[in-house]
Amino acid sequence: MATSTTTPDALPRPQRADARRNHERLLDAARAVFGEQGPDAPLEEIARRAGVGIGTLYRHFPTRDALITAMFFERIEKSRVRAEELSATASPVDALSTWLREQLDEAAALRGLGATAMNLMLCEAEPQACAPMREAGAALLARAQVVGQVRGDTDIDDLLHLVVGIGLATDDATDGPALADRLFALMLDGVRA
Amino acid sequence: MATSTTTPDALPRPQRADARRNHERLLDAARAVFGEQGPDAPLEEIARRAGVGIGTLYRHFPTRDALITAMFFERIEKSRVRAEELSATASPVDALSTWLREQLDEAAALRGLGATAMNLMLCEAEPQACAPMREAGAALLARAQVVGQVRGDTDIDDLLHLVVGIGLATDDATDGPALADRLFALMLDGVRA
DNA sequence: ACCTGAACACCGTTCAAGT
DNA sequence: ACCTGAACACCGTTCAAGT
Repeated sequence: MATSTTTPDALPRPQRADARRNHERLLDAARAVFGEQGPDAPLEEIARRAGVGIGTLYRHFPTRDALITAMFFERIEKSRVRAEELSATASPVDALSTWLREQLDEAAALRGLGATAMNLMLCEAEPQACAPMREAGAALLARAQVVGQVRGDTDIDDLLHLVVGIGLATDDATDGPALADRLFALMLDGVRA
Repeated sequence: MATSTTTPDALPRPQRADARRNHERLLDAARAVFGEQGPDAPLEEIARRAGVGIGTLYRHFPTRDALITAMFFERIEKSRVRAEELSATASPVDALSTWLREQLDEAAALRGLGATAMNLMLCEAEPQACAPMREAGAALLARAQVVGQVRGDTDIDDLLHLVVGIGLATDDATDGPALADRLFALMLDGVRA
């Protein structure tokens, strides 16, 4: 919508060119290392892989959560755009269920990032940063409610919590994906008007 | 049912009296410390509070998870007994939904124990130890399905996963309990025939 | 058979010195 | 303004010595 910065940022953007480059490198390294070793991976390993000193990592991201939060920001914009796409191309209830289903898959992909990432998805820790995604989802839900296909006494927070809950609970199940499918179907049955 | 040992035990029971006493003391201390400080509490603090050396803690419980698992064993027996009570005193669908609701509350209480405890509740890590609870729940579900009040294409694993998922996702929500209530109601709607 | 705690290793975090 | 890495602190884990 706006022509200004599209990425909300909790931390101030670095000023100097080398600092900005380090910022990016740290995020890339974090993605790689968290992906390989899980959310408790040594921060030193991330700094090493980014080719900077550990002190630099701390300067850019004062906590482990700050680093994970920053990684999450891109996802938000992607989700918002996707919701608008679906809104234009699919029926109200299909758009909503497809979008929710994709959020479930995203949650599974964030698996490695643990509780912090899940909380971000639920818009609790960083409400203003996460707002675009939340509002895009709320619009899809409202559309489905207006045509009477989804019950009116449910809000987008309910649905996102259920989606994240399904993602968390089926995470390390023996047959996680199939189980997640069944639970998601159950959820949709409960939500339909 | 059986008159033999009622507590399934992954570790061999200690032989000597002092060792058994230490075993109990460690469990008591673990409950206290985990309750106060969360699942990442220093194991040394638990040993200290139990009045034993850190080496003794490791001898009894070789991993943090082993300690949490042992704490969980009591809960299993409680859940089984409760299911039998409800089976005798409530209508099929009431018994099932009350039991599930209580499992949700238990999950919230296990909050402090993190992912390990949740997995135990889902009977994945220690299937044979968790079986009594699982089977008791399955019996309640079957009863409700026989009278046609709950859809037949759902099993107890689905329901326990949803319950745990709701517990996890509403854990640190601003208004966790109220949100959990709504999600639980949504789940029941999806499950009813 | 069981207990103890010192010893070692690893990682998080800070901060003085540098560019 | 930003970077570096040595230094410190904390905690997990093992194991030789003890009862």
